[in-house]
Amino acid sequence: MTSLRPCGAGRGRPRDEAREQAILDAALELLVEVGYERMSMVAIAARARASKATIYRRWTGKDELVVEAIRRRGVDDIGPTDTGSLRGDMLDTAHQMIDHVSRDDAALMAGVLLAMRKSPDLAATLRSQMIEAKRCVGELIVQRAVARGELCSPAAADVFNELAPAMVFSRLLITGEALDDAFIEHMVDDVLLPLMTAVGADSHWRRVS
Amino acid sequence: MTSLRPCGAGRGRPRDEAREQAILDAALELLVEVGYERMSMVAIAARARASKATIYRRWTGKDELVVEAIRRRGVDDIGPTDTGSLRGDMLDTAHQMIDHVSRDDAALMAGVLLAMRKSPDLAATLRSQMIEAKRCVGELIVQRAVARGELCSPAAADVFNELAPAMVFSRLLITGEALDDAFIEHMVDDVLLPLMTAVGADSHWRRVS
DNA sequence: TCAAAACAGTACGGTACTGTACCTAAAATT
DNA sequence: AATTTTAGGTACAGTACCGTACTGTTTTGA
Repeated sequence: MTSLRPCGAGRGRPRDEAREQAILDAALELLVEVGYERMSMVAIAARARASKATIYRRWTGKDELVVEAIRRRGVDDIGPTDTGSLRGDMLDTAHQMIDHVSRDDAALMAGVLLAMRKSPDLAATLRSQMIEAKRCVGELIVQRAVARGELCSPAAADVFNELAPAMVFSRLLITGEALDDAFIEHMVDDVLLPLMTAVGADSHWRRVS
Repeated sequence: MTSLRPCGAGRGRPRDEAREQAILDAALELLVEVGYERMSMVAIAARARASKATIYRRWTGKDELVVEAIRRRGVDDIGPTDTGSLRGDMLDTAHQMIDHVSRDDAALMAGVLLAMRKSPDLAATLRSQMIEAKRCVGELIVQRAVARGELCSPAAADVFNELAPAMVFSRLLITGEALDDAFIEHMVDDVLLPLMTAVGADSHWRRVS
């Protein structure tokens, strides 16, 4: 998918992999800083100390470049530390989510949300990177809690995976409220824990997942 | 705030209020369709059947025009019908929220989310229009439920006002999942009702509100 | 040694938008 | 009637960007 490699067996000077990475890095930085629309190819080239020709030799345009930049960004691996309790694990995970999300993803999301509405390719890549890749986190936390003997609703992992990102993104993108400790405790104690440790009323969780 | 009115007492031809409204309408339509960045003044003028001069006579630039367009858009008044039960009221309200939100607000949000990060003026206007204006809805629903004798946590209104928009926007903007009946029932039965009818664990709700 | 490809740099035409400046017509006040 | 301001329409310079096409220069394989 790195695209546009000529079929030739490698006659002349080979492509410099470092240039490719520099361009992708520059694209990602600019995407975060100014957003998809305002990001220009000249700016990417300048930041990567590359020429436009070097960019267009690899990708056909901005869309393709951005998709690959996001795709290769690598998943933000959140490794929730085992704190000894479900509540502690969730507080820790929430902290990690927020630390990571505020650094990059918020601006990135805002920058490409509009582009997502036009380019399904970009939307799919971004969603897979940011959402699905994080689904394992909820499962891990719940698994530990069950092993510990803490009471957990069978849909507890789904509760976490659906509500935690929703609440964080809502604050971050929409209301603009602070993502401080008070919010994290509020989220964990008033929303997540009550739902995850409840026994009944989880009829739809499996269906909707 | 309609701006730029000349101080003169009304000597020559008066401004046509209808032109102003046409321009604001056109701006809002285009904002929804193509987003803030891609929306051009020429396009606004063309759609409003106005000349650019007529626009620049009233507003200094795109920013000011968009802020006023959103400000004057009027609040989307959701009037939750009294269905006889808290659950029914919430299902109905959620339906109304989604009907209204998918028509305009999602694209509008996506269109201006990035601009919000640059223009605090725009951000404040938009937030006040879309979020704070809807806060009375939760209060009304809970008020009715209490009057009916249905058990409600003291923070029930806050639960509704925080979680319902967060879950809807998350689906709409981030995950892109369907906002169908299954989702609404899931939200009401698995999240909102359990939290709103619970008795304890609402320590933070008042603080954070 | 020589051809081939990649490289940074740059120039180019084409396109699109911005904000201003005009034009003529229309609508109001004095 | 004369004046003033709005109105739609259009032309204009200035700017920015895109994607291509050219410079030499460098790095490889044949």
